[in-house]
Order: sequence, then C-alpha cells, then structure tokens
Amino acid sequence: MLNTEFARDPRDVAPELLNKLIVAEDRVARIVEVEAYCGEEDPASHAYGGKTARNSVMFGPPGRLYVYFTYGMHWCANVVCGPEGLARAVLLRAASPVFGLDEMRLARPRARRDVDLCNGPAKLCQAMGIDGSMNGTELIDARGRLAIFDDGVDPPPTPGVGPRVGISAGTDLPWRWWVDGDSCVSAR
DNA sequence: CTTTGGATCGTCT
DNA sequence: GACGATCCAAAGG
Repeated sequence: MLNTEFARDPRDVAPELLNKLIVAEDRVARIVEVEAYCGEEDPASHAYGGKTARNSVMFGPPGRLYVYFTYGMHWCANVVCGPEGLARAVLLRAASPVFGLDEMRLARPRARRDVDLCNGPAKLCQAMGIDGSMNGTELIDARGRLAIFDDGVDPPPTPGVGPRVGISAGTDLPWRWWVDGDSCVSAR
C-alpha cells in the first residue's frame, strides 16, 4: 500500500483497508473492521475542537499511526488519512490473526479463544504489541516496525456498513465498515 | 445467552 | 472534576 493512498478522505480509505494485512514486528493480522473519523468537523473525533497535544499526530502527514490511550488502560490505533492537516483518520477496530498467534496469546492471556485476540480496537493493539511508543510511526517505511500490507486479497465488494461504536455524538453517521460474516468483527 | 458495573488514569474544562 | 473511539468478570434468565 503506497503512502499516497492514505492521502484521501478516510471514508474512501476505510473500506479499502478491509482485508489488508497489518504487520507489527513478528505478528500479522487481517483487518476486518474499521471506522472513519473526520477531524474538526466530526463531533465524535478526538480532533473535534482543534489540535491538542494528544491528537497532534492526526494533524500531521497521512500514513502515520495515531495511537491514543483511553479508559485509563487501553491503547487504540488509527491510520492518519488526508487531506493533510484536516486530522482525518481510520480507526482499526478488529482483525483476524494470521501469523504470530503464539505471541498474541502471550500478549493477551485473557483471550479464551483465538477469535478474541483482535476483535476490538484495544484488543487488537494489545495482541499486536502496539502502544503509545508507536504514536506517529510511519506505516509504510519498510524499516519500521509497523506496516500495512496488501497481499492481493481484495476488499469485500459489499462490506457491512453502519454507525460507529462507542461514541455519544455523530451516531447517525454510517462511518463503520466490516467484512460481513467474519467471526472477528467486534459488533454485530 | 444478555446485562451490568468496576477498573483506572490521561486529557481537557 | 468529569469523562472517555473499551474490556472483562460476574450475575441473571
């Protein structure tokens, strides 16, 4: 996946990220659920209300990872999209483990079944070993620890579409997409 | 199976 | 001082 492909509206990028691979060091998972957040114009976005220390990565160049800490214990990860400066991003909500499952199980001892390793935004980060130290990391740099990789599996032609999860504003906007029928999707 | 409430702390008002 | 782009265990049906 080329960096320039992220320099677009997250509502276009998000469904195209379905079935792409996220690679973090020795672990690989296939993205099956995403949400778009549209910067200062989106009441559900962390960027609503302007730039702060926490959300500053979203205001930077596309193709970087925005990692935030929430609920006092969880990390979640977004891909920064474009146009640059508008703080738009795609939240990685769920993935299907592909490789490195032993490491994922070690990172998530609470997960009873393998399906529970990455079926939520904070679970995905915990399983993949993503935390705040990776905030702002380039996703495309082959030397980096993180990448999004296209292995030739196309996005679903007709993904599931619906409102975003866990927000209290902007609940009318259908900006969540998922691979319909996949057992690792976080919400039905 | 579904529902409920506790955990836990950085961030912004 | 309030509240999260959440997760999990426990309790109830």
